[in-house]
Amino acid sequence: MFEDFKNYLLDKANLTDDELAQIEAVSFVKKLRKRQVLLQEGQVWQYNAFVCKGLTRTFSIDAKGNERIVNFGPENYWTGDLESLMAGTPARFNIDALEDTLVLLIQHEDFKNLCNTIPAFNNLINTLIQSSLAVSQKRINDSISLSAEELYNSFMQKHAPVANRIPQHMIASYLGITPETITRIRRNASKKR
Amino acid sequence: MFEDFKNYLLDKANLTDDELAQIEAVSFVKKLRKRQVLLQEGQVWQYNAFVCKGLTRTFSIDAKGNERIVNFGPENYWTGDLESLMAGTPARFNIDALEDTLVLLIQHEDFKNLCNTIPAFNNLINTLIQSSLAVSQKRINDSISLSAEELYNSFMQKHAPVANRIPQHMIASYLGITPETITRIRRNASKKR
DNA sequence: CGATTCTTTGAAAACAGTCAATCTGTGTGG
DNA sequence: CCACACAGATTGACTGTTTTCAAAGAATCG
Repeated sequence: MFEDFKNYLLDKANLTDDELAQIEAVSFVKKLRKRQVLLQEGQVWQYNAFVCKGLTRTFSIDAKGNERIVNFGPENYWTGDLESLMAGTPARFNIDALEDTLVLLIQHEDFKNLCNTIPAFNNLINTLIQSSLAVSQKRINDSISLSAEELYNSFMQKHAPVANRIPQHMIASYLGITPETITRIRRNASKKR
Repeated sequence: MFEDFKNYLLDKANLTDDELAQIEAVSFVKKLRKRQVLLQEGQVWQYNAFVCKGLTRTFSIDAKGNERIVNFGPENYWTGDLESLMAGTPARFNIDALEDTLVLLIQHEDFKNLCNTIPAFNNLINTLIQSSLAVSQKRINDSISLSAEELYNSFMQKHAPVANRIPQHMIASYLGITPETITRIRRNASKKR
Protein backbone atom coordinates (compact mmCIF):
# COMPACT_ATOMS: atom_id res chain seq x y z
CA MET A 1 0.00 0.00 0.00
CA PHE A 2 2.42 2.61 1.25
CA GLU A 3 4.99 1.12 -1.12
CA ASP A 4 3.41 2.78 -4.16
CA PHE A 5 3.42 6.15 -2.49
CA LYS A 6 6.96 5.65 -1.24
CA ASN A 7 8.17 4.86 -4.74
CA TYR A 8 6.46 7.96 -6.03
CA LEU A 9 8.05 10.09 -3.32
CA LEU A 10 11.53 8.70 -3.83
CA ASP A 11 11.21 9.23 -7.54
CA LYS A 12 10.41 12.91 -7.03
CA ALA A 13 12.49 13.89 -4.02
CA ASN A 14 15.40 12.88 -1.84
CA LEU A 15 13.86 11.81 1.41
CA THR A 16 15.58 10.11 4.31
CA ASP A 17 14.21 6.95 5.88
CA ASP A 18 13.26 8.98 8.88
CA GLU A 19 11.30 11.44 6.78
CA LEU A 20 9.54 8.63 4.97
CA ALA A 21 8.61 7.17 8.31
CA GLN A 22 7.13 10.49 9.39
CA ILE A 23 5.04 10.53 6.25
CA GLU A 24 3.94 6.96 6.67
CA ALA A 25 2.93 7.63 10.26
CA VAL A 26 0.18 10.02 9.18
CA SER A 27 -0.91 8.19 6.03
CA PHE A 28 -3.82 5.83 5.91
CA VAL A 29 -5.34 3.84 3.12
CA LYS A 30 -8.91 3.72 1.96
CA LYS A 31 -10.24 1.04 -0.34
CA LEU A 32 -12.91 2.09 -2.77
CA ARG A 33 -15.07 -0.35 -4.68
CA LYS A 34 -16.03 0.57 -8.20
CA ARG A 35 -18.62 3.37 -8.09
CA GLN A 36 -17.99 4.06 -4.41
CA VAL A 37 -18.05 7.71 -3.40
CA LEU A 38 -15.02 9.33 -1.78
CA LEU A 39 -16.33 12.86 -1.55
CA GLN A 40 -19.86 14.08 -1.90
CA GLU A 41 -20.74 17.60 -2.92
CA GLY A 42 -21.56 19.65 0.15
CA GLN A 43 -19.17 17.85 2.48
CA VAL A 44 -15.99 19.54 3.60
CA TRP A 45 -12.95 17.88 2.09
CA GLN A 46 -10.20 17.47 4.68
CA TYR A 47 -7.49 15.38 3.08
CA ASN A 48 -4.73 15.23 0.60
CA ALA A 49 -5.39 12.10 -1.40
CA PHE A 50 -2.99 10.10 -3.52
CA VAL A 51 -4.27 7.40 -5.83
CA CYS A 52 -2.12 4.28 -5.41
CA LYS A 53 -4.17 1.98 -7.60
CA GLY A 54 -7.30 2.33 -9.68
CA LEU A 55 -9.00 5.37 -11.10
CA THR A 56 -11.13 8.17 -9.69
CA ARG A 57 -13.12 10.96 -11.22
CA THR A 58 -13.93 14.42 -9.91
CA PHE A 59 -17.16 15.87 -11.18
CA SER A 60 -19.81 18.47 -10.60
CA ILE A 61 -23.52 18.26 -11.24
CA ASP A 62 -25.08 21.23 -12.98
CA ALA A 63 -28.55 22.71 -12.70
CA LYS A 64 -29.99 20.30 -15.28
CA GLY A 65 -28.53 17.29 -13.48
CA ASN A 66 -25.72 16.72 -15.96
CA GLU A 67 -22.47 15.37 -14.62
CA ARG A 68 -19.41 17.31 -15.69
CA ILE A 69 -16.09 15.61 -15.11
CA VAL A 70 -13.37 18.02 -14.12
CA ASN A 71 -10.57 15.52 -13.62
CA PHE A 72 -9.57 11.91 -13.69
CA GLY A 73 -7.26 10.49 -11.03
CA PRO A 74 -5.30 7.45 -12.16
CA GLU A 75 -2.40 5.88 -10.28
CA ASN A 76 0.20 8.33 -9.00
CA TYR A 77 -2.12 11.29 -9.23
CA TRP A 78 -3.48 13.42 -6.44
CA THR A 79 -7.14 14.14 -6.06
CA GLY A 80 -9.45 16.19 -3.89
CA ASP A 81 -11.30 19.48 -3.80
CA LEU A 82 -8.66 22.12 -3.32
CA GLU A 83 -11.07 24.95 -2.69
CA SER A 84 -12.95 23.06 -0.01
CA LEU A 85 -9.69 21.93 1.56
CA MET A 86 -8.16 25.38 1.70
CA ALA A 87 -11.20 27.40 2.66
CA GLY A 88 -13.05 24.78 4.68
CA THR A 89 -16.14 25.43 2.58
CA PRO A 90 -18.56 22.73 1.35
CA ALA A 91 -17.17 20.95 -1.69
CA ARG A 92 -18.68 21.76 -5.04
CA PHE A 93 -17.25 18.58 -6.53
CA ASN A 94 -17.95 14.90 -6.10
CA ILE A 95 -15.30 12.23 -6.27
CA ASP A 96 -15.92 8.55 -6.89
CA ALA A 97 -14.10 5.49 -8.18
CA LEU A 98 -14.35 4.19 -11.75
CA GLU A 99 -12.52 1.01 -10.77
CA ASP A 100 -11.68 -0.69 -7.51
CA THR A 101 -9.26 1.83 -6.11
CA LEU A 102 -6.75 2.31 -3.33
CA VAL A 103 -6.40 5.85 -2.07
CA LEU A 104 -3.86 7.05 0.41
CA LEU A 105 -5.13 9.83 2.63
CA ILE A 106 -3.39 12.37 4.82
CA GLN A 107 -5.34 14.71 7.06
CA HIS A 108 -4.81 18.30 6.04
CA GLU A 109 -3.31 19.29 9.40
CA ASP A 110 -0.83 16.44 9.27
CA PHE A 111 -0.05 17.32 5.70
CA LYS A 112 0.74 20.90 6.58
CA ASN A 113 3.00 19.70 9.35
CA LEU A 114 4.87 17.50 6.91
CA CYS A 115 5.33 20.49 4.61
CA ASN A 116 6.64 22.60 7.47
CA THR A 117 9.06 20.04 8.82
CA ILE A 118 10.33 18.36 5.66
CA PRO A 119 11.65 20.91 3.17
CA ALA A 120 12.10 18.34 0.41
CA PHE A 121 8.47 17.29 0.78
CA ASN A 122 7.38 20.89 0.76
CA ASN A 123 9.26 21.52 -2.46
CA LEU A 124 7.84 18.44 -4.08
CA ILE A 125 4.30 19.51 -3.31
CA ASN A 126 4.83 23.06 -4.43
CA THR A 127 6.41 22.00 -7.68
CA LEU A 128 3.54 19.63 -8.20
CA ILE A 129 0.92 22.29 -7.66
CA GLN A 130 2.72 24.68 -9.94
CA SER A 131 2.86 22.18 -12.72
CA SER A 132 -0.79 21.29 -12.14
CA LEU A 133 -1.55 24.95 -12.65
CA ALA A 134 0.46 25.01 -15.86
CA VAL A 135 -1.38 21.92 -17.11
CA SER A 136 -4.66 23.47 -16.13
CA GLN A 137 -3.91 26.58 -18.16
CA LYS A 138 -3.05 24.52 -21.19
CA ARG A 139 -6.36 22.75 -20.83
CA ILE A 140 -8.19 26.06 -20.65
CA ASN A 141 -6.34 27.16 -23.73
CA ASP A 142 -7.41 24.00 -25.54
CA SER A 143 -11.00 24.24 -24.46
CA ILE A 144 -11.35 27.76 -25.83
CA SER A 145 -9.35 27.06 -28.99
CA LEU A 146 -10.28 23.64 -30.28
CA SER A 147 -13.29 22.06 -31.95
CA ALA A 148 -14.94 18.95 -30.51
CA GLU A 149 -12.95 16.80 -32.88
CA GLU A 150 -9.63 18.43 -32.02
CA LEU A 151 -10.39 18.19 -28.32
CA TYR A 152 -11.15 14.51 -28.60
CA ASN A 153 -8.13 13.65 -30.70
CA SER A 154 -5.82 15.63 -28.49
CA PHE A 155 -7.21 13.94 -25.40
CA MET A 156 -6.81 10.46 -26.85
CA GLN A 157 -3.27 11.23 -27.88
CA LYS A 158 -2.19 12.71 -24.56
CA HIS A 159 -3.94 10.18 -22.36
CA ALA A 160 -3.94 7.06 -24.47
CA PRO A 161 -3.20 4.55 -21.69
CA VAL A 162 -5.76 5.90 -19.23
CA ALA A 163 -8.33 6.70 -21.92
CA ASN A 164 -8.87 3.03 -22.61
CA ARG A 165 -10.06 2.54 -19.07
CA ILE A 166 -12.61 5.32 -19.26
CA PRO A 167 -16.08 4.84 -20.78
CA GLN A 168 -16.70 7.01 -23.81
CA HIS A 169 -19.51 9.01 -22.29
CA MET A 170 -17.24 10.08 -19.45
CA ILE A 171 -14.60 11.27 -21.87
CA ALA A 172 -17.38 13.26 -23.49
CA SER A 173 -18.30 14.72 -20.13
CA TYR A 174 -14.67 15.63 -19.47
CA LEU A 175 -14.38 17.39 -22.82
CA GLY A 176 -17.71 19.17 -22.56
CA ILE A 177 -19.25 17.45 -25.57
CA THR A 178 -21.90 14.74 -26.01
CA PRO A 179 -21.26 11.00 -26.37
CA GLU A 180 -23.04 11.09 -29.74
CA THR A 181 -20.54 13.62 -31.01
CA ILE A 182 -17.69 11.30 -30.08
CA THR A 183 -19.36 8.45 -31.90
CA ARG A 184 -19.58 10.62 -35.01
CA ILE A 185 -15.99 11.76 -34.73
CA ARG A 186 -14.91 8.14 -34.58
CA ARG A 187 -17.10 7.18 -37.48
CA ASN A 188 -15.65 9.96 -39.64
CA ALA A 189 -12.14 9.02 -38.65
CA SER A 190 -12.63 5.41 -39.72
CA LYS A 191 -14.16 6.52 -43.03
CA LYS A 192 -11.06 8.52 -43.80
CA ARG A 193 -8.80 5.55 -43.32
CA MET B 1 6.29 51.66 -7.44
CA PHE B 2 7.37 49.20 -4.80
CA GLU B 3 4.71 50.71 -2.54
CA ASP B 4 1.91 48.87 -4.33
CA PHE B 5 3.68 45.58 -4.03
CA LYS B 6 4.52 46.27 -0.39
CA ASN B 7 0.90 46.96 0.42
CA TYR B 8 -0.11 43.75 -1.28
CA LEU B 9 2.49 41.77 0.66
CA LEU B 10 1.58 43.28 4.01
CA ASP B 11 -2.06 42.60 3.33
CA LYS B 12 -1.36 38.93 2.74
CA ALA B 13 1.45 38.11 5.14
CA ASN B 14 3.27 39.31 8.21
CA LEU B 15 6.64 40.45 6.97
CA THR B 16 9.29 42.31 8.91
CA ASP B 17 10.88 45.48 7.56
CA ASP B 18 14.03 43.51 7.01
CA GLU B 19 12.24 40.91 4.94
CA LEU B 20 10.52 43.59 2.91
CA ALA B 21 13.90 45.13 2.27
CA GLN B 22 15.21 41.81 1.04
CA ILE B 23 12.32 41.57 -1.36
CA GLU B 24 12.74 45.11 -2.55
CA ALA B 25 16.43 44.52 -3.16
CA VAL B 26 15.72 42.00 -5.92
CA SER B 27 12.64 43.67 -7.38
CA PHE B 28 12.74 45.90 -10.39
CA VAL B 29 10.07 47.73 -12.27
CA LYS B 30 9.29 47.66 -15.93
CA LYS B 31 7.06 50.23 -17.59
CA LEU B 32 4.95 48.97 -20.45
CA ARG B 33 3.21 51.26 -22.89
CA LYS B 34 -0.17 50.15 -24.13
CA ARG B 35 0.30 47.29 -26.59
CA GLN B 36 3.92 46.76 -25.59
CA VAL B 37 5.04 43.16 -25.42
CA LEU B 38 6.37 41.72 -22.17
CA LEU B 39 6.85 38.15 -23.32
CA GLN B 40 6.90 36.78 -26.80
CA GLU B 41 6.07 33.20 -27.64
CA GLY B 42 9.28 31.24 -28.05
CA GLN B 43 11.31 33.21 -25.53
CA VAL B 44 12.14 31.69 -22.18
CA TRP B 45 10.28 33.41 -19.38
CA GLN B 46 12.54 34.00 -16.39
CA TYR B 47 10.60 36.12 -13.95
CA ASN B 48 7.86 36.29 -11.47
CA ALA B 49 5.84 39.32 -12.44
CA PHE B 50 3.43 41.33 -10.35
CA VAL B 51 1.17 43.90 -11.97
CA CYS B 52 1.26 47.12 -9.91
CA LYS B 53 -0.75 49.25 -12.26
CA GLY B 54 -2.50 48.71 -15.57
CA LEU B 55 -3.64 45.55 -17.28
CA THR B 56 -1.93 42.73 -19.14
CA ARG B 57 -3.18 39.81 -21.16
CA THR B 58 -1.67 36.38 -21.69
CA PHE B 59 -2.56 34.76 -24.98
CA SER B 60 -1.62 32.10 -27.45
CA ILE B 61 -1.87 32.16 -31.21
CA ASP B 62 -3.37 29.10 -32.82
CA ALA B 63 -2.67 27.51 -36.21
CA LYS B 64 -5.17 29.78 -37.99
CA GLY B 65 -3.61 32.88 -36.47
CA ASN B 66 -6.39 33.44 -33.94
CA GLU B 67 -5.43 34.94 -30.62
CA ARG B 68 -6.76 33.08 -27.61
CA ILE B 69 -6.58 34.93 -24.33
CA VAL B 70 -5.79 32.66 -21.41
CA ASN B 71 -5.68 35.28 -18.68
CA PHE B 72 -5.94 38.93 -17.85
CA GLY B 73 -3.58 40.52 -15.34
CA PRO B 74 -5.01 43.58 -13.64
CA GLU B 75 -3.48 45.34 -10.61
CA ASN B 76 -2.41 43.02 -7.80
CA TYR B 77 -2.30 39.96 -10.01
CA TRP B 78 0.68 37.90 -11.00
CA THR B 79 1.46 37.06 -14.56
CA GLY B 80 3.93 35.00 -16.56
CA ASP B 81 4.30 31.66 -18.28
CA LEU B 82 4.59 29.13 -15.50
CA GLU B 83 5.55 26.24 -17.71
CA SER B 84 8.35 28.14 -19.38
CA LEU B 85 9.54 29.46 -16.03
CA MET B 86 9.63 26.08 -14.36
CA ALA B 87 10.97 23.98 -17.19
CA GLY B 88 13.09 26.59 -18.94
CA THR B 89 11.34 25.77 -22.20
CA PRO B 90 10.26 28.31 -24.83
CA ALA B 91 7.05 30.03 -23.83
CA ARG B 92 3.89 29.06 -25.63
CA PHE B 93 2.17 32.22 -24.49
CA ASN B 94 2.54 35.88 -25.27
CA ILE B 95 2.02 38.65 -22.76
CA ASP B 96 1.37 42.28 -23.59
CA ALA B 97 -0.21 45.35 -22.05
CA LEU B 98 -3.77 46.51 -22.70
CA GLU B 99 -3.09 49.79 -20.92
CA ASP B 100 0.02 51.63 -19.83
CA THR B 101 1.24 49.25 -17.17
CA LEU B 102 3.77 48.97 -14.37
CA VAL B 103 5.09 45.51 -13.77
CA LEU B 104 7.33 44.49 -10.92
CA LEU B 105 9.76 41.74 -11.87
CA ILE B 106 11.83 39.36 -9.80
CA GLN B 107 14.34 37.02 -11.41
CA HIS B 108 13.38 33.43 -10.84
CA GLU B 109 16.59 32.63 -8.98
CA ASP B 110 16.12 35.56 -6.64
CA PHE B 111 12.51 34.58 -6.20
CA LYS B 112 13.42 31.07 -5.16
CA ASN B 113 15.89 32.46 -2.68
CA LEU B 114 13.22 34.63 -1.16
CA CYS B 115 10.98 31.60 -0.83
CA ASN B 116 13.74 29.64 0.86
CA THR B 117 14.77 32.34 3.30
CA ILE B 118 11.43 33.94 4.16
CA PRO B 119 8.88 31.35 5.30
CA ALA B 120 6.01 33.81 5.37
CA PHE B 121 6.74 34.76 1.77
CA ASN B 122 6.93 31.10 0.80
CA ASN B 123 3.55 30.42 2.39
CA LEU B 124 2.00 33.39 0.70
CA ILE B 125 3.17 32.22 -2.70
CA ASN B 126 2.11 28.65 -2.16
CA THR B 127 -1.32 29.64 -0.97
CA LEU B 128 -1.60 31.89 -3.96
CA ILE B 129 -0.72 29.16 -6.40
CA GLN B 130 -3.09 26.75 -4.78
CA SER B 131 -5.96 29.15 -5.01
CA SER B 132 -5.02 29.91 -8.61
CA LEU B 133 -5.34 26.22 -9.28
CA ALA B 134 -8.74 26.10 -7.61
CA VAL B 135 -9.89 29.08 -9.68
CA SER B 136 -8.53 27.45 -12.78
CA GLN B 137 -10.52 24.30 -12.13
CA LYS B 138 -13.67 26.27 -11.65
CA ARG B 139 -13.05 27.94 -14.97
CA ILE B 140 -12.58 24.59 -16.67
CA ASN B 141 -15.79 23.42 -15.09
CA ASP B 142 -17.58 26.48 -16.46
CA SER B 143 -16.13 26.15 -19.91
CA ILE B 144 -17.37 22.57 -20.27
CA SER B 145 -20.73 23.23 -18.62
CA LEU B 146 -22.01 26.57 -19.80
CA SER B 147 -23.42 28.00 -23.02
CA ALA B 148 -21.93 31.10 -24.63
CA GLU B 149 -24.55 33.24 -22.97
CA GLU B 150 -23.98 31.76 -19.53
CA LEU B 151 -20.23 32.09 -19.92
CA TYR B 152 -20.55 35.73 -20.82
CA ASN B 153 -22.97 36.62 -18.05
CA SER B 154 -20.94 34.79 -15.48
CA PHE B 155 -17.78 36.55 -16.60
CA MET B 156 -19.37 39.98 -16.48
CA GLN B 157 -20.73 39.31 -13.04
CA LYS B 158 -17.50 37.99 -11.59
CA HIS B 159 -15.20 40.52 -13.20
CA ALA B 160 -17.40 43.56 -13.53
CA PRO B 161 -14.80 46.18 -12.59
CA VAL B 162 -12.05 44.85 -14.84
CA ALA B 163 -14.41 43.85 -17.64
CA ASN B 164 -15.17 47.48 -18.39
CA ARG B 165 -11.54 48.05 -19.25
CA ILE B 166 -11.38 45.16 -21.70
CA PRO B 167 -12.57 45.45 -25.31
CA GLN B 168 -15.44 43.15 -26.16
CA HIS B 169 -13.57 41.11 -28.71
CA MET B 170 -10.96 40.23 -26.11
CA ILE B 171 -13.59 39.05 -23.69
CA ALA B 172 -14.87 36.90 -26.54
CA SER B 173 -11.38 35.54 -27.05
CA TYR B 174 -11.07 34.78 -23.34
CA LEU B 175 -14.38 32.92 -23.33
CA GLY B 176 -13.73 31.03 -26.54
CA ILE B 177 -16.60 32.58 -28.44
CA THR B 178 -16.84 35.18 -31.22
CA PRO B 179 -17.35 38.92 -30.76
CA GLU B 180 -20.51 38.68 -32.88
CA THR B 181 -21.98 36.22 -30.42
CA ILE B 182 -21.42 38.67 -27.58
CA THR B 183 -23.14 41.40 -29.54
CA ARG B 184 -26.14 39.11 -30.00
CA ILE B 185 -26.23 38.12 -26.36
CA ARG B 186 -26.29 41.77 -25.41
CA ARG B 187 -28.98 42.57 -27.94
CA ASN B 188 -31.20 39.79 -26.61
CA ALA B 189 -30.61 40.88 -23.04
CA SER B 190 -31.72 44.42 -23.78
CA LYS B 191 -34.81 43.15 -25.61
CA LYS B 192 -35.83 41.22 -22.55
CA ARG B 193 -35.67 44.27 -20.32
C1' DC C 1 -10.18 65.62 -38.64
C1' DG C 2 -8.42 61.09 -40.77
C1' DA C 3 -7.16 56.50 -39.75
C1' DT C 4 -7.54 52.70 -37.22
C1' DT C 5 -9.78 49.80 -34.21
C1' DC C 6 -13.98 48.07 -32.38
C1' DT C 7 -18.79 46.87 -32.60
C1' DT C 8 -22.95 45.82 -34.83
C1' DT C 9 -25.87 43.65 -38.53
C1' DG C 10 -27.74 40.22 -41.55
C1' DA C 11 -27.74 36.02 -44.17
C1' DA C 12 -25.99 31.56 -44.81
C1' DA C 13 -23.59 27.53 -43.31
C1' DA C 14 -21.41 24.53 -40.09
C1' DC C 15 -21.27 22.43 -35.94
C1' DA C 16 -22.81 20.18 -32.06
C1' DG C 17 -26.83 19.03 -29.20
C1' DT C 18 -31.32 16.67 -28.45
C1' DC C 19 -34.38 12.93 -28.67
C1' DA C 20 -35.80 8.39 -29.46
C1' DA C 21 -34.84 3.98 -31.09
C1' DT C 22 -31.82 0.19 -31.77
C1' DC C 23 -27.75 -2.48 -31.12
C1' DT C 24 -23.99 -4.37 -28.24
C1' DG C 25 -21.68 -6.16 -24.63
C1' DT C 26 -21.32 -7.26 -19.76
C1' DG C 27 -22.49 -8.87 -15.44
C1' DT C 28 -25.71 -10.84 -12.13
C1' DG C 29 -29.06 -13.69 -10.11
C1' DG C 30 -31.77 -17.62 -10.56
C1' DC D 1 -24.77 -21.80 -17.25
C1' DC D 2 -28.31 -19.36 -19.21
C1' DA D 3 -31.44 -15.55 -19.45
C1' DC D 4 -32.37 -11.28 -18.47
C1' DA D 5 -31.44 -6.68 -17.15
C1' DC D 6 -28.70 -2.84 -17.61
C1' DA D 7 -25.28 0.23 -18.92
C1' DG D 8 -22.99 1.89 -22.82
C1' DA D 9 -22.54 2.86 -27.79
C1' DT D 10 -24.43 3.82 -32.17
C1' DT D 11 -27.85 5.72 -35.59
C1' DG D 12 -30.78 8.93 -37.91
C1' DA D 13 -33.70 12.91 -38.13
C1' DC D 14 -34.28 17.17 -36.34
C1' DT D 15 -33.30 21.45 -33.84
C1' DG D 16 -30.81 25.12 -32.19
C1' DT D 17 -26.82 27.59 -31.16
C1' DT D 18 -22.73 29.53 -32.71
C1' DT D 19 -19.59 30.56 -36.42
C1' DT D 20 -18.37 32.58 -40.69
C1' DC D 21 -18.21 36.16 -43.95
C1' DA D 22 -18.88 40.64 -45.62
C1' DA D 23 -20.31 45.13 -44.98
C1' DA D 24 -21.60 49.16 -42.53
C1' DG D 25 -21.71 51.97 -38.40
C1' DA D 26 -19.54 53.77 -33.98
C1' DA D 27 -15.90 55.05 -31.24
C1' DT D 28 -11.27 56.17 -30.19
C1' DC D 29 -6.59 57.89 -30.83
C1' DG D 30 -3.01 60.47 -32.59
